[in-house]
Amino acid sequence: MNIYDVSRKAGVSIATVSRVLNGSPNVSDRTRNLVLEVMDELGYTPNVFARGLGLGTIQTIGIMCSDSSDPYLAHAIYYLEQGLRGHGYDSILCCTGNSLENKQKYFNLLRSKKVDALILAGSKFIGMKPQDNDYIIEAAGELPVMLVNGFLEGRNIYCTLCDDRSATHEAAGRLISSGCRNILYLYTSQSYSGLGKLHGYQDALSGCGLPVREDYIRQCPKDVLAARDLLMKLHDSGLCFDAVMTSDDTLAVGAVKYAHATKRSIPDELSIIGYNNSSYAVCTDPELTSIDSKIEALCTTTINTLMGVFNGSNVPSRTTIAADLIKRATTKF
Amino acid sequence: MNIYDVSRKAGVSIATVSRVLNGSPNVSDRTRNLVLEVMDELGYTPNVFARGLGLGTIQTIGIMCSDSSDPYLAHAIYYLEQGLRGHGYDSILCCTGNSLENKQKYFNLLRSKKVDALILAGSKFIGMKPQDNDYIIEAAGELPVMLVNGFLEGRNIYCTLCDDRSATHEAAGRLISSGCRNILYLYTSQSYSGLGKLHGYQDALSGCGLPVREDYIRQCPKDVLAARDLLMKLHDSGLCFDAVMTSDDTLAVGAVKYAHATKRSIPDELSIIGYNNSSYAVCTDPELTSIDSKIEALCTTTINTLMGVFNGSNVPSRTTIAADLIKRATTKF
DNA sequence: TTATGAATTGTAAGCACTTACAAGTATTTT
DNA sequence: AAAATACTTGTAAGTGCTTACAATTCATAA
Repeated sequence: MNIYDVSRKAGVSIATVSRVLNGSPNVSDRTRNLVLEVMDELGYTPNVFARGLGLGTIQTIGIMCSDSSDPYLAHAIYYLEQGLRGHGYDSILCCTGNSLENKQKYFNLLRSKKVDALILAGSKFIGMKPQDNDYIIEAAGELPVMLVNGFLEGRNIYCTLCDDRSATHEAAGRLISSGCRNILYLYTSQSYSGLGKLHGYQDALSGCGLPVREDYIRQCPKDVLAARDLLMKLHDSGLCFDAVMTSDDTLAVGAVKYAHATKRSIPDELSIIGYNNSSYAVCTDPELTSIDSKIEALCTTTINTLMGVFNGSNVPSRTTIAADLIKRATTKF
Repeated sequence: MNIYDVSRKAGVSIATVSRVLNGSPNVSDRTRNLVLEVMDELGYTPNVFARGLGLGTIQTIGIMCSDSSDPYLAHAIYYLEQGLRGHGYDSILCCTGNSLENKQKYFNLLRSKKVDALILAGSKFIGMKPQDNDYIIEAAGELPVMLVNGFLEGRNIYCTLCDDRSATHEAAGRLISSGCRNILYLYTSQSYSGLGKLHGYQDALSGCGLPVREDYIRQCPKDVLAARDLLMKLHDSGLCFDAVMTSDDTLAVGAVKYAHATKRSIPDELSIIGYNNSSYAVCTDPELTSIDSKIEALCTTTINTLMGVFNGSNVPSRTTIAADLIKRATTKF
């Protein structure tokens, strides 16, 4: 079943069939309808490969992420996939882990599949060492590269970012206003967005004349129990803190567990603020105050920008979206 | 840059280049190496579309799931994607929601992309009404269909299942042995695996001579707060229960919150068992006893079976994997 | 050395589509 | 009614690869 079958049955040439397939205006309504009918009757579907060969590309976008099972990225993938499909694009997903080698390998793979653009989801995608990002710059030489919650400057690179820095700035400010003086900051990784969050926290402290102490800023694996244990250790070591801010809800859940274990009351003795406003936020008692990083908005904006790029609109290479502070019960405000 | 460039530079015919591309044995080592070198020098990557046109297919598998942001499915997708890639296959992901219309539409889309097989992830994929599954039977007429944690009989349909029934049977039995007599069962949906879980629970009760009471079996949206609220309502209505089993950890977290809200102690006054042993399980205090449904094993088995189908091995159309009861702190045993 | 078969390589015909260009038809203008 | 123009349609040449079959080369046995 191919284009010839349709053309034969409709009594037209394959060129005409191809034209209606591609929505060309150079077909009379009569023939168009005729061909459409025949296609329907025959249940004809054009062969993607032949189409791709002829057109040099097919409507698909490559999505790369470090780990699709991470809740944050899982949501991103969901919104991206749905959004792209809404615009008539398919997506190919590649999970790279954090290995640079994989990233390059999968980039080549996607390139060989002639994807029309690359979407890199998650701040983990941008390495801290500039040379780790060379492959992205290189990729951008061939096709548009969209970063979801990551930042990198370069031609043909478009970033959609959450204003993490303002968000943690505001959140920390609220903690301070509500009486907290020793705010611990826990983060999972040194990504671009991770740094932004940290800076916001630091901004707030120095803005209020509080000292920014290195031992109040701690890295921790993205794991509930690891966070709890780290806090227990800090507690035992005599460090005083009356609030914990985290770069991820996972760590904040660990903080709640720490408070339970040490019988510190939340929020009276310990305030806690998470990040991402994920489904973890309502799992704890009391429920987590958390910063909503607007993943859905990030994804839809990314896709809109991409569509803009495709049809030659003048789109900004960088869009920032404001985060929301979702107040629940682990803070006094 | 195409196969002609390579053939010209290597001084061989395009057929020879194609042969080394496809690992044909009918090439002398000398020429093979020569061609390989030239390819490398030129940075040549074969055109997927031309390849697909010639071969009629390309190494890709269609994955369908209802919602890739669901943690359980997100993990499934991760393991499937990684596993397939390990066997040299790409995947195309389609999230269908629960609309039958979407399922059919996306099936057609995947078919038009000439995928080599279809993997349907999640028990939600199998409708309770037989006619809702017709499209799967139809799909299986054209290509192998793999069900991950779903069951449907039919030619060319292969199921990998978790033995949910035995798992809940054992778990409920443990609860009974530990003194529970009024075990509530909360489930999210009436899927095949959902029914299996429920039956295991019922098996255990009747096996121990306990009555199976309809009002102890409740459906609840997959949502922490909805579960908590349902339990509060049941509590207020005077229903007595000393244990809660759920078809998903989400609901079990809600049960923990219910216990906190009503100051019932866990596990002394209330035992709780979740399902899936997800990351939620360690979020609560105390941590959830949960049934591990072995999603990774399910996925790798699915892929191994599929590879078996591809190379004509005699593979079972149904594989069952035993679940694990992970004991934590919400049960007395 | 020559015949024989095996191993290697090349030629050319697909695969199913797109599209530039040519050709044909309908419509408008003069 | 003829000429000019616009609209439709068809022809045929790509697009880059695979592979059956033919041709060539090579190694082995007679």
